[in-house]
Amino acid sequence: MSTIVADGATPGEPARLPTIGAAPEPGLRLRTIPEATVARLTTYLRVLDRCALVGAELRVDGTISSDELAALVGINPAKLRKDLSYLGSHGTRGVGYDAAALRSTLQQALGAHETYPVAVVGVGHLGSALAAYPGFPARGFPVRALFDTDPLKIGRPVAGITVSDIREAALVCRREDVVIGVIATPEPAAQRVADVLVAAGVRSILGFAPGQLTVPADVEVRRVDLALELQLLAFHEIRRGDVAAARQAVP
Amino acid sequence: MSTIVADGATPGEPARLPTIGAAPEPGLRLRTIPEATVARLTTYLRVLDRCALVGAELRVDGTISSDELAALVGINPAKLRKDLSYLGSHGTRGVGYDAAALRSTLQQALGAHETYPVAVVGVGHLGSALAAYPGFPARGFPVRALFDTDPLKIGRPVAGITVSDIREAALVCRREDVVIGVIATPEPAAQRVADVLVAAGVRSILGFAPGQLTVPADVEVRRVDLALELQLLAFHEIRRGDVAAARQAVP
DNA sequence: GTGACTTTGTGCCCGGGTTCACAAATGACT
DNA sequence: AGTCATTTGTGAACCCGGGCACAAAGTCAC
Ligand SMILES: NC(=O)c1ccc[n+]([C@@H]2O[C@H](COP(=O)([O-])OP(=O)(O)OC[C@H]3O[C@@H](n4cnc5c(N)ncnc54)[C@H](O)[C@@H]3O)[C@@H](O)[C@H]2O)c1
Ligand SMILES: NC(=O)c1ccc[n+]([C@@H]2O[C@H](COP(=O)([O-])OP(=O)(O)OC[C@H]3O[C@@H](n4cnc5c(N)ncnc54)[C@H](O)[C@@H]3O)[C@@H](O)[C@H]2O)c1
Repeated sequence: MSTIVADGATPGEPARLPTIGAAPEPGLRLRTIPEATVARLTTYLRVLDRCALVGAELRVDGTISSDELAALVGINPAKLRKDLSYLGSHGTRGVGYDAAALRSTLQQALGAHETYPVAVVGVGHLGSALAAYPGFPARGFPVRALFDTDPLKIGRPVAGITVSDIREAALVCRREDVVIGVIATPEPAAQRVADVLVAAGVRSILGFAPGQLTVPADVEVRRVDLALELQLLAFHEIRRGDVAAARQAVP
Repeated sequence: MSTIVADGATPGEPARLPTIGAAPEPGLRLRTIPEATVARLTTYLRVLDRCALVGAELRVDGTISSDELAALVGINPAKLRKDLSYLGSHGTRGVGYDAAALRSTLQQALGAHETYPVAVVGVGHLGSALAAYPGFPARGFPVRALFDTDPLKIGRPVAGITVSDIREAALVCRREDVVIGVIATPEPAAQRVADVLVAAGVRSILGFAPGQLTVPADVEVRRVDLALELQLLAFHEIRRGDVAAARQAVP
């Protein structure tokens, strides 16, 4: 089985959602939407959701122009139109987009009408916070299973969900239709947990532990490295200092 | 005052660490390191740290080749060399890099020898987890201040730090030399908190609340949007399903 | 010292993402 | 009906990061 290593890249990954398998298979042509575009599409949908909820911010006839929507999400209007064009033409020239129709299109394209059951492994500080976060189920990601190895935690309820033994992962994941696995264990356990999740049929993993994860090629891994985020901010801080020093040195 | 909007981009941001100010200022030439490179540099440093700690995995003469280091971090050797070349030439052709010297160079370049005091605003589920995370101080990011508006939390210790009233942010941040602010409040409060942090002199912000933040141009904002990460995984799941369906439909 | 081997540093190309700018389409107004 | 203002959709140029491949440079063996 060929394996890939989850690249530790948080920003600037080239990934363009290639056909999952190896060869591009000449016969079937799935439209390939850049990952950056997918990310923005979700923000468009969120803004439209909020508009629909509040009722404000869109015209009486229920349309919204690319300029208006772009301003709301803080983005270039041309980029927005190009993003939307990946889904086909759904706007009316001279008018704009029908907000309700656009919302529906985005929901369809992003699969926002479905739910994706999530399992969180490692019910520590971070795992508990994730389990209790209401924003996940609100967006279609209900946490349906919690796993740990700590006997003191197994069997106890956290955020309304009983913590299961990690050894029952395969059983519980299949029973709860878990589609996405979140790894919130200490780093040394992360690889083992990933293996367990993969064996349980989970093919999408979100990892919080630093370090690499090696998984089969058909498993998608995303990593969130908070210490790295701070490091990048710190680097900016240094640069800023350098700039200030240089400014002062060369008047 | 010119303001910028923190782009909601998690992946694929073009950001190339431009000179912070407006004009590139012809006189002073700061070497511009791509953000993606900075991110990888930190992982190189981590791996070197671990090697130095364990003592293993590097040769007896204390050198390591780009191929070896690249394999350890799971990355293309050429990319690694190019990354390192941004810091100047520090390797010896025919031999490799002196591990200790490289580590020192990376520490210097990334400012890893300094500490960057952090303040966390919003001591809820997520904020408490962040405050208790030992990985932050271990990497030079001690959490020195916690802020909240909840009277039940103010004055109480969390992870050894007494929670302060957000109204004392300016005072406490200056006293504790806070350089980085982390926003872990509900979304509606995020913008106000950002304003408070900026007023307190914080110019680097890590935000967990969805939605945009508007800040002055000299303030650096990074956003972590966990729901977006799940959404991107879900999109892959859809694509996978589509591929499978298409495969089945076109035999 | 010389030759063979190893490894770095980097020029070059490629593919993807962002942006501009404009033609096409549509509705409103006369 | 015709004209004009408005807005979409997209071709094309530009920029940036990734990866290949090779010359330069240095080491080691003899
Ligand atoms: N807490 C944070 O704010 C934070 C920030 C950045 C990164 N992280 C990363 O997130 C991960 C979790 O952090 P945390 O602070 O929640 O840690 P934690 O120590 O509070 O919790 C870890 C949990 O994982 C469980 N666990 C250990 N091995 C396991 C295994 N093999 N299978 C299942 N469960 C197992 C432990 O019993 C514990 O409940 C770590 O890798 C950490 O580096 C956390
Ligand atoms: N918990 C998670 O796993 C998770 C996941 C993704 C995103 N987030 C985001 O992180 C943020 C925090 O999430 P949480 O689960 O910790 O929320 P929470 O409700 O548990 O905690 C929020 C805390 O912020 C405090 N607060 C409210 N207004 C404030 C203000 N103006 N100034 C200072 N403090 C204030 C509250 O008193 C509370 O203690 C939210 O924006 C949420 O969307 C959280």
